[in-house]
Amino acid sequence: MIDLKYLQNNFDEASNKLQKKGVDTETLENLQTLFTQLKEANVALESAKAEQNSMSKLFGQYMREKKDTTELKAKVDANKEAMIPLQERAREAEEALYAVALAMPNFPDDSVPEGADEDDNVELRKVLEPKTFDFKPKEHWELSEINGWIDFERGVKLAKSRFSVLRGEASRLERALINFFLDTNAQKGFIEHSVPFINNATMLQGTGQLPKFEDDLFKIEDEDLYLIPTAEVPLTNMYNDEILTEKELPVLMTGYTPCFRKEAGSAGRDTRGIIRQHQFNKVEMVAIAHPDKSDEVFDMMVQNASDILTALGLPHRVVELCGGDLGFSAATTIDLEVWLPGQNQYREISSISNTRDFQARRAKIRFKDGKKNRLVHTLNGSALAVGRTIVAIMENYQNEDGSIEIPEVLKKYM
RNA sequence: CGGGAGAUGUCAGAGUGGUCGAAUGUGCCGGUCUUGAAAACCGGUGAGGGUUAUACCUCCGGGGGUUCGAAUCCCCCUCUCCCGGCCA
Repeated sequence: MIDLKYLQNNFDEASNKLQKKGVDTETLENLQTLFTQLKEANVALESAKAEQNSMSKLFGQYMREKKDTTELKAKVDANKEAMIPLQERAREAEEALYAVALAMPNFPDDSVPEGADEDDNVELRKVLEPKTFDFKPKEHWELSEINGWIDFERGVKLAKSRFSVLRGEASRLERALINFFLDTNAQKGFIEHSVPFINNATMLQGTGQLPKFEDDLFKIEDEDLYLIPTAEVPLTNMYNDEILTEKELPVLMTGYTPCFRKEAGSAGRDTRGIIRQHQFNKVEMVAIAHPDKSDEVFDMMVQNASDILTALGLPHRVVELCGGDLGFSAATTIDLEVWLPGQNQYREISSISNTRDFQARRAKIRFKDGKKNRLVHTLNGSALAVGRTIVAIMENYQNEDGSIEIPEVLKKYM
């Protein structure tokens, strides 16, 4: 959630920032009004409560002194009656405010480039040259057919469309990649975690998936539980409603989980192959950082993900997202896009974001800064998406006959 | 899933209708003493909102109720522990 006090005191500045994310001034003015209304409603209610409390105290005193309470009782009853509409008003004001505030995206950093969509993203650098093939490289689903790696039909039979089954070497490759990623992250100081794949609504709200993106989630029937769309949710919320000590920071976590997404709204996109599935595996990095040091942590995370791709010999580029392409919770995001020779294009394989204090405010994650509590910064990033790495290895390591080499660093894992 | 017990501050643990945001111990921070440390002694020490700062409001697992007044009484839920069932 954005800082409503900041919005109130620096409205024009805040409005300019959010324009990058496509939020119009009117919506923000509404939010500001709702905030003011809540404060007014609370002031009225609280002073009525204060009066009620002091009269109740007096009541106790009268009882002890055996004084007559009839008159006081009448006053206190009247005040109680008068409080009912004030309570109602405050409750409504709060509800109205949070309905809007929780749906408001994070402020992008000032450094984020202007732009409407992914075409306006800025390429920062390329790492490794794509190798040239002396034959026409195939797409991964063609290679899958030759090698019997991915069973699309039976995945659909078992669940529904956009589910698949990995078989034999492909499944072993997946397992090897997960281990390779976790080990590499651990070497950089990320502590491995094995977390629940189902989280409750409070946690999903903490990281920003709820209430706005409920349609993208698989919900457990009759329970307050959802399949996680990313390990960012359980890992970040490890510290939900907690106060850390300064010396605990930064907390660096990594974990492997499957991720479940309804992919609502992406009908017709990437229907072929395993680029976009309802269930996919991912190894995630999450950092809980001191607000003054989150930029360093961010750079380290980007570098780590890039190094993993380099170690696998996968050409990729580093891209800074423009305002219009930034996710809901992110203040700044860098994507790593891996080269896919079969598709002849770069495709996202990792996305690393600094959400600043946006998630921390929602999830109430703070640390002791001297005497005061201060919101931490939370960061997350893939290192890496497993399914897409398999695709990248298939396409980059293919031979003319359709056979696939295994990258050197993975051999000890297989 | 069935039976029993419980949920209070860092932790342990009092508190069963008002003077309780909460005894006491412990931990932590600061001080005195000491060459230094320990011990002893003194002081401080939960969170959120609000205020220039005070006032003031809220929080004793969560939600609702009774009452002028609830940590304390009533109802529902969640969680934890013990016993049994089932089970990787």
